[in-house]
Formats: sequence, C-alpha cells, structure tokens
Amino acid sequence: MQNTSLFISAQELQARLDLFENKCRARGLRVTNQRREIFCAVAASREHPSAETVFLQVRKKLPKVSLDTVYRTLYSLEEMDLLNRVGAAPKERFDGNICPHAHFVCTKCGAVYDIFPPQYDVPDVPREVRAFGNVCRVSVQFKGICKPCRK
Amino acid sequence: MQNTSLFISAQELQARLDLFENKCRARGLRVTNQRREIFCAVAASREHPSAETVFLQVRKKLPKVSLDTVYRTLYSLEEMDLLNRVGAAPKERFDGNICPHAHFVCTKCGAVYDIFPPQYDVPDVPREVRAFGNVCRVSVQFKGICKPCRK
DNA sequence: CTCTTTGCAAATTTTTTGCATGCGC
DNA sequence: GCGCATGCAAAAAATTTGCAAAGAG
Repeated sequence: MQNTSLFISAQELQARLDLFENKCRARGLRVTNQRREIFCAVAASREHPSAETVFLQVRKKLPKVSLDTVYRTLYSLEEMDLLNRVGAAPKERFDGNICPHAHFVCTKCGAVYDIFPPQYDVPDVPREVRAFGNVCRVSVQFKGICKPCRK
Repeated sequence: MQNTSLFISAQELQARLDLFENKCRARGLRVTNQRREIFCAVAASREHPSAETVFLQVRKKLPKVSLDTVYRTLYSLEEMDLLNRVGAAPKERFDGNICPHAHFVCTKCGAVYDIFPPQYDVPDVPREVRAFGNVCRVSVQFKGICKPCRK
C-alpha cells in the first residue's frame, strides 16, 4: 500500500538533508538557513508546491525571507539535481502535432524538438493512474541542454 | 530519414485544417479568421511556438489581432484536442522527490500527484535523443481532470 | 438578428534583476 | 576579512479579465 501522507518521514527527510548539504559543499555553495529551509519545504512535502507556496511555508520559520530568494534558490537546487520542476520551461510552448510523440526540451534556451523514437513508444496509461482522474494526454519530456547551447 | 523542415507539407496542413473546422462546428464554435490563423500558425510549424511567437506570426496576416485573443484561442484549441501545450500547468511546480517517477497533472486546478507505476517504468533515453543534446532528466506527465475537480 | 468572439485597455500574476548589506566559510 | 547570498524594491514578462463593438451562423 502506498503511503498517502502529505509529508515524508523524519528519517527520510534527514537523509535528503544530508544529501543537500553534501551537494552544496561539493559545489562550493554556502549552506545558509534560507537554502536549507527552502529545500526542506519542497523535500518534506508531497504536494509539489509552487514557488509562492514554498515562500509562504518558509516564511513561517524565516519571516524575512523574500520571494526572489525562493526563486533563485529553487533554480539552483534544480541545477544541483536536488529537485525537479514538474513543468517544462518557464514559458508555455504549443505543439500542433497531435500524434503521440515525445519532446526534447532545452532547459537553457527553451527550444523544443520532436522525438518520434522507433525504440520507444509513448507509454500506455497504467490502470492505477485512473484513480486520480481521466487521462486525456500523456506528455513525455527529455530535458537537457541542446547542442547549440552547449557551445 | 526524418523530415527536418521547419514546416509541414501543404497537404498535411490542409488535412489538419479540415479537422479543425469539423471539430469547431461539432462544438458549436465559430470558424473565425482569427481561430483559423492561430491554429495554422501552430499546426504548420514544427517549432513549438510560444503564445508570443504565434501572436507575431498571426499578425502578419491579421495585423489587428490581439495577444489576449491568441491566449484565449490557444487554450480553447487545446481543450478541443487540436493542439498540446508542451509544459504542464501555467504555474511552475517543484518536486523534491528525485527518484524517477511520473505525475498526474490536473489541467483544471493544477494539482500534481506522484505516480510510481508498477507496470510502467520511466523510459530509458533512446540513443537518437542524444542527437539533440545530453539528457539530464526525463519527465512523464499524465494530464487530465482530477477527481475532486470532476464533481 | 442573435449571441459568440474579438480588440482594447488595464489589471493580475509570475518571474527576473540591480544593488547595498549581511553572513557563511 | 572576502565574496557569495540575501532582502528590498522595482522592473519585466507572461497571462487574465471586463466591456463595448464586430461579425459568424
């Protein structure tokens, strides 16, 4: 049975915090209260909070924290692979091709490339997913830095 | 060999336009110039344009079109399943769980639920994808209306 | 002729940036 | 103490909304 609590266990949170500190040090980033609390707010929750929600949560402990720090920190945490953003890019992109296919999304410039992989099919909708609601669409994104940006 | 032109063939575009008109009529939505041009701009391009890009493109043919019409129309086209947005929700959401897993995203309220599907694994990165760049992350989203919103 | 759709303008929401101060290392 | 990180404030982007006028069916 899946654990459906909105928060993770103290034990698991501690493990993630340790990873967080290690990764920060490895990168030479300072372990500040703000970084820790912002990371905690995301890591401890199963609710996939928005920047605004994280901000409100962190403010309970650090009343003077600012929203721009939350943004800056979330993005740096993402770069360190400590968390993921659920969406693709900051800007919405639209795709007129309604055949099922995947995308390569450049996290730097926002470019989107179609992928019609021969070895890979867009996944079927697993039965259990319907527990959450009716699925209209499946979206698969491979995220990375595109070749032009790499130079 | 994959067709790498930035635009689709006139023939295919016409097929999509027909589908567009039929779906509009079926829903009782009027087939206006704006709707057609906005749909065309997305359907004809392989570039996954943003709302702003669509706006600039459409304005070449309809100089008085407004950006808000583009937004409204793109969203209604998405509802009709005539196009997809590449991202998830309008707002960014963050996820502290770095184990590979998928998401159910409610397109109405923006709620995000974790999915750790037993029958389904997050896809491996196909070899050809690396042609576009190095892949750091794979994101799988099942989009639909969640149960609470359905009521 | 009716009623949806549009354009305009303005408001809101979301995200980013510049700069002086503060705090981890 | 040095230099990255933060808070503040303001700007820039992105998206949404109200309302009167225009145009599709």
